[in-house]
Amino acid sequence: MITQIDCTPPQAPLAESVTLDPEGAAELAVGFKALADPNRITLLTLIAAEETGEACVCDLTEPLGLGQPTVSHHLKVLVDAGLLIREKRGTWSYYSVVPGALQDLFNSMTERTAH
Amino acid sequence: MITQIDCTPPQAPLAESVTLDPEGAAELAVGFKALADPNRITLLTLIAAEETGEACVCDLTEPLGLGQPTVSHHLKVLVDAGLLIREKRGTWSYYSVVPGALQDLFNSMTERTAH
DNA sequence: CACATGGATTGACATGCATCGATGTTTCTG
DNA sequence: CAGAAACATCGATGCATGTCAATCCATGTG
Repeated sequence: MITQIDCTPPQAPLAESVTLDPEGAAELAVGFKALADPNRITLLTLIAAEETGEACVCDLTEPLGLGQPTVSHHLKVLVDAGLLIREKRGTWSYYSVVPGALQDLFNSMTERTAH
Repeated sequence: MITQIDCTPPQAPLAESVTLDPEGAAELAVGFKALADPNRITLLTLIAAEETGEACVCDLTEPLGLGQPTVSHHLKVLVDAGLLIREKRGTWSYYSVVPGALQDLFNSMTERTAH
């Protein structure tokens, strides 16, 4: 078995191409689209406020005033965006915030608009 | 003339209320909704990349491959979100990035998720 | 004044999305 | 094994949104 980890990007991106990069823009838009909903923002703050750092769906439906399927849907959007991770233990699904995900997203955007 | 500047908030918000604040969450969502589109992200980067710091609509339609009304619409969304300002000089409308707007948005979100 | 140009607005259309009720799936318990 | 509980998924529905063509408005120019 050969374990090969390539840490160097295959090609250094040109600084010019940052301003007009459809792929990168689309990728950023996916992240911001996940944040473009008041209930999902509240979900992130609720989970982050937990002492254990995680919360199950049943803890989140009541403070949001939404049905369980809707909350489950929003959580899936946040997971797909890489902002949350889901860990299933027994009957419950525990959601927790991915440590640097938000900062990475914000930094990528700030990089593009700086200069 | 009496110039009165009140720097103290009328009421110190409770730290608890940050986790479940529908108004604040909605306000943040408006900002992120403006960023939840690849073309609007590209618009921000294009304007930020201008040496003069501003650009008119006619400069932006071609690199985006969109019609003038569509670009005008996206720019309005960004202006309404407080991320851009419009200054009309003669026949042209010049758009420029509001200096600290992005950082303020990101900081407000980071504040809420940093328990 | 007549015309051209840059841009905003309107209306129409298609797509996307938030929400809910109903149902399926998994896991625990008696 | 039967039932309950927690959660995910599906289908439907109503509303929001991205896009364009057409039009209107403002400004500069002959």
